[in-house]
Amino acid sequence: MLQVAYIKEHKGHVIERLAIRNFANAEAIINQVLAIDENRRNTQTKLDNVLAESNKISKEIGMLFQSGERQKATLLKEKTGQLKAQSKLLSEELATLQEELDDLLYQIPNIPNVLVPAGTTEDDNEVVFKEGKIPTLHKGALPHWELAKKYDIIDFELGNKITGAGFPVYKGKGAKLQRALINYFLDKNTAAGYQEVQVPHLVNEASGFGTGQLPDKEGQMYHVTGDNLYLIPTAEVPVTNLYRDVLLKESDFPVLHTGYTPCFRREAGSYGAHVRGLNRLHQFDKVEIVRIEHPDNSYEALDAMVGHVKEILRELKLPYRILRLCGGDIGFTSALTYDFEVFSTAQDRWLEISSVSNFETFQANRLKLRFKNAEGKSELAHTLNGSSLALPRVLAGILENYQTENGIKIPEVLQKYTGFDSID
RNA sequence: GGAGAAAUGGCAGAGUGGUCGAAUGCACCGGUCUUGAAAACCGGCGAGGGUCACACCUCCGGGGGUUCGAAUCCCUCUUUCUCCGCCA
Repeated sequence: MLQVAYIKEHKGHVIERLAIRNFANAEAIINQVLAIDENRRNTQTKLDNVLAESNKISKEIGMLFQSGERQKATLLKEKTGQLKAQSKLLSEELATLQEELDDLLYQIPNIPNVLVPAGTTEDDNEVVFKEGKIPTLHKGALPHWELAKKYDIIDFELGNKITGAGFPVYKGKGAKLQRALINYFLDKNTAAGYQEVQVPHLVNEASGFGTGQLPDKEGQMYHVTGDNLYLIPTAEVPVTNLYRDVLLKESDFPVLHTGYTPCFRREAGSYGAHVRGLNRLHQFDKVEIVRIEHPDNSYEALDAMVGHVKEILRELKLPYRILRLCGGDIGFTSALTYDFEVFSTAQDRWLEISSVSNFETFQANRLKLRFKNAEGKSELAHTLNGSSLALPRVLAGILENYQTENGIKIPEVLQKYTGFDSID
């Protein structure tokens, strides 16, 4: 959520930048925000004055009672009725205005960073980096869902029986390989200074609100109605919310966390080859990195996160590329996002395996995540997060790129985690 | 799940209807003293709104109510603790 004060001071810039996102009616909404905010402040001032007056009278009554002048006090009491009615009216008005203001602010996405390219679809994303050799596969190489069946390491049918489509069952070396990846990722992240955390997989409304999934995107989350909780779509939600309503000291920066969680996504509406196998699931595992940074350092931090994910993919020897998401594809809450895609050789397409973003103060504003700056004033911190990494597609990438006629090789860095060097 | 107790500033902890945004201690920041440090002493020290700055307003777990006036009384929700039950 953007700050009204910021919108007020940088109105032109905000409208101009939001155009990059093809955000309709930006100017109209911004004007409306500013108008309501002014109204809100005026109403607040009026209310404050009424309250000040009645506070004053109350104190006088108190003093009169203490000095035994009961009659005078009773007289004064009568004066307060009108003030009460006024303050009730004004505070109702204020609450309505605040609600209207919030409703508008929830609709406004984050302001894209200057690096964000214009564009409308994923085709307009900018490829900023590419690395790794795309292997030449043997004749008759298979897509991962066929390999999964051939070597009996992932069972999609069983998952259908137990739950439904999009909930695979990993078996034997498939399960081991996945666990190995989780441990490897966590170890890499920990070595890079990210403190490991284990967090709840169900969150309350306030948490969903803090990171921006609520109020508008509840459709992407599974809702446990009996207890009004949501299954997390990503570890970002519980991990970032660890810092909801927190006032940090400058010396607390940087805050670095990593966590492994399953992720649950409803993702209605997709079908076909693009959702085959592990390409898109309702439940998948992911290791996440989260940072909370001083505003001056957040872009440096973003680069560091990108560098970190690069290193992991390099070690896994997977061909990948990095995209800078365009205005039409970048997430609602993000100011700048880099997507990592691994090349799925057997499917001949790129699969998104990581998304690294700087949210600047957009989440912090909702989270009330602040720090005391050098002048001793409270200032919103910057939040960032990234996947390092999303498991299923990394798994798909490994299965497909490492397949041979005699089986699937295990990337060297993983062998000490799996305890085997091939699946056959 | 049942019964009882509790929730106050970074922490501990007073405050049960009136100049209480809140005593006191610790922590923290600044100063005096000291070669330096510690100790001692002096001063400062919650958050949000509002203002050029003041004033002023709001906040004592959340929400609602009683009252001229609520940290204090009432209702409700949440959380924590103790006892019982159940359980990995």
